[in-house]
Amino acid sequence: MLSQKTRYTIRALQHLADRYGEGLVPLSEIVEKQNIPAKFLTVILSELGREGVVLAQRGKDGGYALALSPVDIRYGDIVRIMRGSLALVPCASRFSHEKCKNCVEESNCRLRSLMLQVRDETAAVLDRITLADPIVLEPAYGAE
Amino acid sequence: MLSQKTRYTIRALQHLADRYGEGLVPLSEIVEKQNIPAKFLTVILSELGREGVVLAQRGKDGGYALALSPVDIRYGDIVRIMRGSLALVPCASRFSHEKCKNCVEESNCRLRSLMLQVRDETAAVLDRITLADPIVLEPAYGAE
DNA sequence: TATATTCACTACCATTTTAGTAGACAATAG
DNA sequence: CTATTGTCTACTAAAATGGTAGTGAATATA
Repeated sequence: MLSQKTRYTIRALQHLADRYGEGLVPLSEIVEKQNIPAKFLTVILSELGREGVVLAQRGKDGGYALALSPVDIRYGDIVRIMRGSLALVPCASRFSHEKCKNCVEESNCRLRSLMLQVRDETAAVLDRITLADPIVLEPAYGAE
Repeated sequence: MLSQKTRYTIRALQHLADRYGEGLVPLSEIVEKQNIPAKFLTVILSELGREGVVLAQRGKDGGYALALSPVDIRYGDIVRIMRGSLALVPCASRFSHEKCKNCVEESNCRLRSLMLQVRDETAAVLDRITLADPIVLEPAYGAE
């Protein structure tokens, strides 16, 4: 599962992408429209600032904006920044590989081989789509 | 990420699948070959017993065996049993849908639409492969 | 320059989840 | 009747999660 923090991050960045080119967006607007706890969002946006994904300006009329064009921010990148990896097990990460603890020899681990496939399919989706891409909305669960 | 418990579960079931048709496999064998803490594995296997995935016999020469043919146990099923869902967010589960907390309206949530795509790709991999299928091993990380 | 506004950063905290362990009990074979 | 092997409930330590508090720093404007 993605953590709540990662979910907030993605929704906040989507919001900033929608406002891209329109100047600075204050925290309060994102908080209201995206239903994210204000203090927590400052933590998130500061972190994204340090990562170079958003830029911020303090003071009156300050706020946030994307530091890159939405077309240059892939969903996969966002997840990697927040979670470290797209993979479901540490040993199946292609960018930040780690040994799983208490596992069998890696070259002999079928779980790993399988999870590499899952990772690659996940990457195929998340690295193909950027914050600039329109996303076709699915109907809500339970809708006719 | 999959929890350590889920990883142990999958490796234990793979082990039992390899021994399918060869009678009962004692806990100690799985513990040794799969490098899983013994007590923890009893917890896991008991749970799988209650789920109807393995059957067990106590006493001398007792042990565990798959309750179903390996061909009838998909990796997706295992993950669903242990984790509840294949999805990366609660609202993107197809079998055990739940609302995400502090989210926007579901019919308007682009994160959800995207994560449904990821879930479906994940399911395409994990529900296609069963414990009976051979898995092509990937070379270990760092191998030439 | 004083003040209100807005973001930055560190530290802290409560709760939940995770990864086990302990220990008593039940079944079975010999 | 005793060794062996699984069952089950309860417990625990450590880590991760989801925040909040509070202080400080930059900026616009009156």
